[in-house]
Amino acid sequence: MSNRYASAAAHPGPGAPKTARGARTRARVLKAAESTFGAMGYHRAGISDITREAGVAQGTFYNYFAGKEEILRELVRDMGHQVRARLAAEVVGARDRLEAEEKGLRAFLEYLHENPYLYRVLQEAQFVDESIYREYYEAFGRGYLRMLADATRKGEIRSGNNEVRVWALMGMSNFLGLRYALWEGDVPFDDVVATISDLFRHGLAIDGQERKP
Amino acid sequence: MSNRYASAAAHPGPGAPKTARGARTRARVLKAAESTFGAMGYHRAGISDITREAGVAQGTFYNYFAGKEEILRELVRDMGHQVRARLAAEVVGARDRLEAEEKGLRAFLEYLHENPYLYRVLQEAQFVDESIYREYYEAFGRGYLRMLADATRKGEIRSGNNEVRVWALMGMSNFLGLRYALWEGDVPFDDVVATISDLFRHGLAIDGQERKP
DNA sequence: ATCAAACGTGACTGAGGTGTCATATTCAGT
DNA sequence: ACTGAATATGACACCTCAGTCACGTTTGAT
Repeated sequence: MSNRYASAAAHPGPGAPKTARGARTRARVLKAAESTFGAMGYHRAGISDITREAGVAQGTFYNYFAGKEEILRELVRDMGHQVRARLAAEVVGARDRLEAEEKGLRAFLEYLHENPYLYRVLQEAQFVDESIYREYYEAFGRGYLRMLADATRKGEIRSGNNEVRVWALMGMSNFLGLRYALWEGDVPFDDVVATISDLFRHGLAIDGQERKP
Repeated sequence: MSNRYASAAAHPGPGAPKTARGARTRARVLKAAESTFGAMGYHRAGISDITREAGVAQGTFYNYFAGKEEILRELVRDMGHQVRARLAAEVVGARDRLEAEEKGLRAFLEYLHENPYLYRVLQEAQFVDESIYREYYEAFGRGYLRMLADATRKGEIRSGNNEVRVWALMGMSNFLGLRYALWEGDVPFDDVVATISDLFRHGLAIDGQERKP
């Protein structure tokens, strides 16, 4: 597909577009919503900001979306697909789970750096409608969990509560992304990835010490 | 102190209170803001919701705070002190860094479970004024970094980029807290802590394997 | 007891922004 | 070319809410 927003036409709004022109317009509005929400934030952004950015009249907005909240929902879904597809693509060819984690973390940092709006839109969505946000991370987590389970079966990683691990890993990526991909680029992604890779390979402890030696 | 909001009187508003009554009122408004923001969210909450909750008139609000944003700032500062104090207290007596991490994570999960408003207020603050949010995590991170540096010096943990580690650890706690302390209690904190402890002691890899054996 | 400063009140207003609607234009099938 | 459906328009009605203000009440120092 030539336009990453085109698939959105599949989700019915107050009236799903029925002509090519309609689909184009809807896509333009959705794209404008991404940059407007991303730049101004969901609450500061008005519908008129979105439609101005899209180059359409205010009324047009309501031909395709029930309101501000619905377009946000649409956007989060769309962005979720994007990230997952990107990460999945970057991770193929990894020889084991640990290498996949490295590649995945680096890809995530790069993606966030290129698409800084993702973070803002997603995190703000959390307080507009929690279910959008949960849906995103639960979808993400399900895929992640499958991979960890595979790796456990193959003996690539220690056995343990993989669900808890998934949430820990997502949290790590999230904060590292915020700090090093969005806020300040004072540490190269390679260093970040190397540090986390070391954590995965050896833990924090000196040589796997136990509490009671 | 008998009232956890009393210290807030130290921060000057449009007019810092000059009588005991004024200090009490200001504290009541700040407390009401916490529960109102926590329950309704920053944007949905109106000043009138806060003052109603506090049992004062709308005008009273502006005797102590310049506006909605300023009271949020105050609140985040106050809450930051609370958490750090609590975690510091829970962690004393740990025999090494790894034990401290365990105690700290458990304490954080418990704190979040008892004070669910912290999460919401803090995360929403991020999009109202990013500097409030950065200030919180940077303060938190500075303390954390000191402890990791100490632990490195004592030979309790592997050497590595402790700053990156700090952000990774904060991210983990944040997401684990959201998932297991706020959303669903389907996994006991003990299991969460044990899983993360295992990660710190041994990593994810089977027995510290290297990529090229 | 007195008084000036501090505090408390709540109705009001003005800005900002969502969603509507009557009307105009474009599309696509015949 | 013709025509009904789909789409686009933008002015406007309506509402929410932050912040103000003039006036009444309480405090605490002398």
